[in-house]
Amino acid sequence: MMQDSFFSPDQGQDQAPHKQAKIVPVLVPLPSERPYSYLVPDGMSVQPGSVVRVPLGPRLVPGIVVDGEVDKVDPKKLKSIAEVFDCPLIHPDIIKFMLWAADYTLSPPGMVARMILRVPTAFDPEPPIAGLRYTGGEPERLTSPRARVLEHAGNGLAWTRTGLAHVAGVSATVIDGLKAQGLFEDVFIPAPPVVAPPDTNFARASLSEDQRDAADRLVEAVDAKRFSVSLIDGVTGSGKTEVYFEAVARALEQGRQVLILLPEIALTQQFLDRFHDRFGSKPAEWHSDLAPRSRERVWRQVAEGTVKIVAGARSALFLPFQDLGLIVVDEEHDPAYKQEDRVFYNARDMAVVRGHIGGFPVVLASATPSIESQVNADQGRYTRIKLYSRYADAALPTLKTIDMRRSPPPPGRFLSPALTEVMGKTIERGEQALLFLNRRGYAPLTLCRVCGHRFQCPSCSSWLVEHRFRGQLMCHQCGYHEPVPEACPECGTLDHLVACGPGVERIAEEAEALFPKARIIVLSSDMAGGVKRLRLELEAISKGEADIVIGTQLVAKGHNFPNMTLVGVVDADLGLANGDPRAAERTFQLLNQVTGRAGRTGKKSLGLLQTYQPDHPVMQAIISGDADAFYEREIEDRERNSLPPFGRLASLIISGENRVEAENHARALRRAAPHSSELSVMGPAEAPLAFVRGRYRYRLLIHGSKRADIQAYMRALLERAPKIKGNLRVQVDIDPQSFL
DNA sequence: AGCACGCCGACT
DNA sequence: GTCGGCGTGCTC
Repeated sequence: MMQDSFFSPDQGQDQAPHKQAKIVPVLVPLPSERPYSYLVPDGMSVQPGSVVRVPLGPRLVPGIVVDGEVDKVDPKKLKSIAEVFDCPLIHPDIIKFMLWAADYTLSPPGMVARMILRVPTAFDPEPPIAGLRYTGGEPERLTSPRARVLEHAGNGLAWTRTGLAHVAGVSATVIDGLKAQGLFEDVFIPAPPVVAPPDTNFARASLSEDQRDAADRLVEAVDAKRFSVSLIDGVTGSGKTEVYFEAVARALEQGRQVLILLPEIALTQQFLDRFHDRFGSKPAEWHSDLAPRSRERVWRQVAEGTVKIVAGARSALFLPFQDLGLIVVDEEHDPAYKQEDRVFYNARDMAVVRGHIGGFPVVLASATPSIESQVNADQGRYTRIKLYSRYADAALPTLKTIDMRRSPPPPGRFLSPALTEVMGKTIERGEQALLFLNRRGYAPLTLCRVCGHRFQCPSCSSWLVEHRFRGQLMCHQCGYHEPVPEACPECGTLDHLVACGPGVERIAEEAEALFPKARIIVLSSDMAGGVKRLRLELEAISKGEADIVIGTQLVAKGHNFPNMTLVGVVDADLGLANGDPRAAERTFQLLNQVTGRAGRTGKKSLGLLQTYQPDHPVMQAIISGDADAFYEREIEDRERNSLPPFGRLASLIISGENRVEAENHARALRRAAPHSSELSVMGPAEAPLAFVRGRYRYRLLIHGSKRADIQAYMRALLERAPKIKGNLRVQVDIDPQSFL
């Protein structure tokens, strides 16, 4: 009984003239494998889940009190907890989840705790606002400003001084005068909720039969109040959102909290509007772009249980819910659910685990499910719910390939006449066309016509991409850039540099030449003005303020353009050629999503794919609308090659300050790798080099069949090569279901 | 992950 | 002579 770490102040019946000092384990935001031990001062009461402030080195940091044994630490080192925050306890399920996630991702638990605690000042209650309330009585002289004040405040509700002055159209001194006469009293207005509570009956959706069945099954899952995973698989526009909203409504009716996960870019005004249309209020938002103030309030109110519904990016998974009853993962196949820094995790898989720990249902939704989820559904671990028809007036666009060998663009151009002809007609009708090309900049390769010199990045050897708008040659791997030179650095010839291949800027140039009167918008992630500007541009397009939109993959997600009746994919083959085992799957998902941007209004719409391989299974699956054969093939392929979810378990991400250092680390890692017939580590030469957050890194693959093997292997590796420890991360790349 | 301590180059 | 670069090492 004593060894368990539930500590509270002595309740009198405690014996002890010299009672033992209480020590508790506290997880602090630090990459340590174990919690640190802290003294609990007299009179302080903490228990597992308490959020505390503790001294750590020279600073004070937040921490979470956890369960379990404390380490034996040199008593001289022990410090006392500085403060217990006036904050609800972190739910035991979340602590369990945190420890599970740390173990699964092979990250220090403190780093997972850090993700939960990454809200600097939300741990104390939001201070109430000073306000005034009318207490009755008449002013000495009822002037017209005074009358106007009483008109507003007469009902006895609390007002802020400035707020009341503003609505009454008087200066604040008028209110001071009335207060001096004793007509107002000071009150404290509690901090307002960050969002209004949802009304599950606000606008019950009218669903098709198909949708009704699907919704009923999800509602059943919610009613069962136990863990389950449902995979809703339905074509773009089949109304998946309306269907899972019914499950959301039921969980809310049960009084429980709900989390809807979305890929960051899909968290648009449009999603929030749809939610509002159904529930009469907005969900609380959670994403990296959130203002710090709102962030704190959302965190706090989620912890208090007052916020019932959160729509958030992957990090919302680590919010301190009190009574979570449902998670929906929309666009579950989206690679943006993978976090690839600090703690490496896939939010979709973690959501499944969170549901398992919390004993509640998880809903995965996608028009193009991941192979992993398909296999889980095939094998009966997930329930598959299929939506076949497109909803209401939304018709699927007609999809066709343009065979670039038979209908080639003019020399030096990239748009086939077969595409530009339709573009012209579309614009003439006053409708919008979208050109999709997943390549930023003007041209992916620049070379000298005279000597053949190719511009290459000095630090990572990938081609430099010309950005004509900025006048720079840029490396998309590492961020290196230089001005576009006038002369070839190799042979010195002037004005003979030639751009090879298209990027969105070059396509925009071509479209401008073809349609000089059209209003053209280029959208790519490197656009000046950042996410805010991007959101504004997307809104503008929805309102019809552009004729032609040219964009990289960020146009594929989340946003619906009601007047978009043509989608042209400039290079549908792009992405099929690289060595990524998921290339076909990704291309299929991306093309599906981008062509789905057309035809949301019932107008006749068209998707055209420029390709040199019209017979490729991906193209066939897209234009026939029949994905089953494609999935079957991909699943067989995965199984044959022992790829996830059948085989390969993990990638090691090894990094360094520069390319040479990253390479050295990778080699050291390989040397240290224990011999094992079950497992092998790829060498740096076979691995792609990437530049992320200021560091170069290789992704090395470990092949194997059992997770326990991987873990033992990793531990052995780290013991043998302690020097590389800080540069090594593991991405576990398999569905968690088999480990639950 | 922070942050301090600590030891070598260009400046008020 | 100091300010400041970031290398190393520690935090209950």
